[in-house]
Amino acid sequence: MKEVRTRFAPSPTGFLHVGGVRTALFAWLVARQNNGLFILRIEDTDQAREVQGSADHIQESLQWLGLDWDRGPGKDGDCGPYFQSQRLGIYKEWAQKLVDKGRAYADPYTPEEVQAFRDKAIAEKRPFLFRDHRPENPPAWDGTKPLRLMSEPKSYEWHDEVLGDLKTGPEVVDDFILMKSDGYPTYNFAHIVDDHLMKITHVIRSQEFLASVPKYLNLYEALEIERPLLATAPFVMGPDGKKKLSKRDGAKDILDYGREGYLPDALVSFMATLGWNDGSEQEVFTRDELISKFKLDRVQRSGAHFDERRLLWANGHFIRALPLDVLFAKVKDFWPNESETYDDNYKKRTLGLVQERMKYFAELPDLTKFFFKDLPVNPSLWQDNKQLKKLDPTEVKSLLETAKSSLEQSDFSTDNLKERLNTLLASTGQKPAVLFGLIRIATTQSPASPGLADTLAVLGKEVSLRRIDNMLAVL
RNA sequence: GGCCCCUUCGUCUAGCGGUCCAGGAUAUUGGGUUCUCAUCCCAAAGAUCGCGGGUUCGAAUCCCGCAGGGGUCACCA
Repeated sequence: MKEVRTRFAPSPTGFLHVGGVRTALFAWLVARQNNGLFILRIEDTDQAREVQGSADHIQESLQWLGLDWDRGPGKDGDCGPYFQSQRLGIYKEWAQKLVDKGRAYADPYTPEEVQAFRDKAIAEKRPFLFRDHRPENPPAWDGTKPLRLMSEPKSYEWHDEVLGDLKTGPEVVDDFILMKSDGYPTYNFAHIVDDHLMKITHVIRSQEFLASVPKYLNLYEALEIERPLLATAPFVMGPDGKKKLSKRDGAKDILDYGREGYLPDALVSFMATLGWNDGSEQEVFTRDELISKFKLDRVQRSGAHFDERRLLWANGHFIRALPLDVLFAKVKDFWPNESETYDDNYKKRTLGLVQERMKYFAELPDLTKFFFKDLPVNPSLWQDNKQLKKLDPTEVKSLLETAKSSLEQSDFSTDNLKERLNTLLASTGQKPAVLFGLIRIATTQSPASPGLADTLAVLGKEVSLRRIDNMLAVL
């Protein structure tokens, strides 16, 4: 059987966002599940739009997600180089083949003249076709004029791995530009040549290219090369709009998710299920599950809105599933500054308490800050508390003093603390909401914390009692 | 405007002629887990399956129209 090869072919015009990365993920999954090759090719044929550093940025993004490539920058092999700007000779050679066969010709018009043709077509509400203006005696192609395909308009029927059987009439096949006047190929030409030379078996790309497929089919024939399987991924759409996700309306750099403490596995599972499912009720997938279960023909045909709340849920799910030691290693850059003086064991204990509360790592400082420093006493915490505001200040004070004297006798093990808190509940006759709420506020100066006994056990006797005293001082 | 793609709860989706007066997840709301937040569990609410015709004993599912949305018609990818 033929070796499966897929590719991701971004142009280095900026960062990668969820929309683009999902297409890469689909291609990567197809390669991995077939023990094939995943190739990264940088399509830098537009010098004007190229953004410095973005090729590196794109590679970093894929690496962070764990979408490793077998051929591409830094991974030589049988079909490099992998920057199109380093393959100009190849395109020229293939272009010349078409010229020699009479299947390509130099475009003699100025851009202004072509634009005039186009304007006329638009004014007449017709689609613009360059082949209506094919010159009778085109000049020889010397590389300074655009080179166009001499198309052979005809109807096409083809199969798309996602969309099924498709067909169009000859009206969409046109003499598109193969080589620009700056000597660079167009995407339309370069990707066909490269996919062929790199032996790509599955071309997986997003919807905006669908309308161009008949042109590509025409070019495959002109070049006399076999066409690969074609698959069209639907758009990932913005959260509210009807348009595809774009940098303009706030799509985030995929690396920002890393910076905020999202897990690559969560992103991968989430992106895969944005437009794909295995037909079961499974909502979350490991990487290996995706590799074995992913099928192009189960990819959704319609676009899917990108809802970050669902990603948030998925990320929390993956965080909770992590063994504590693994999670601990992953959050090492997210601790609050005050934690520096604390040892790993202490940090690990606090992490264990907030693990199920954390949706992404950037929340860690907020969730844990009171474990590392005394927060200023904040009267509004008990004055505005639903339960505690019913008590008058002297009651609050005496209740806290009672609690303190009991806790003073505790060894601050979780078990002992639980026992004492229960005893206090009975002896004071207070509801847990009142008593526990008060002790929580005194010891954390925060409206919310992990379970009280657990929290006190981690804080320890000295810190807990000190904080209670701090609060008593202002009551 | 031509051509092409799409259309099930707010969102992601299951569904491929009967078991669907449409299932799951998320989000929302309520309840439970001795307290808060979270987790977990339970429950509620939420889709006249874009609309109209057909075919059929029976249609979200098949056929035909229509509408709406999107893409494309670049020396951008």
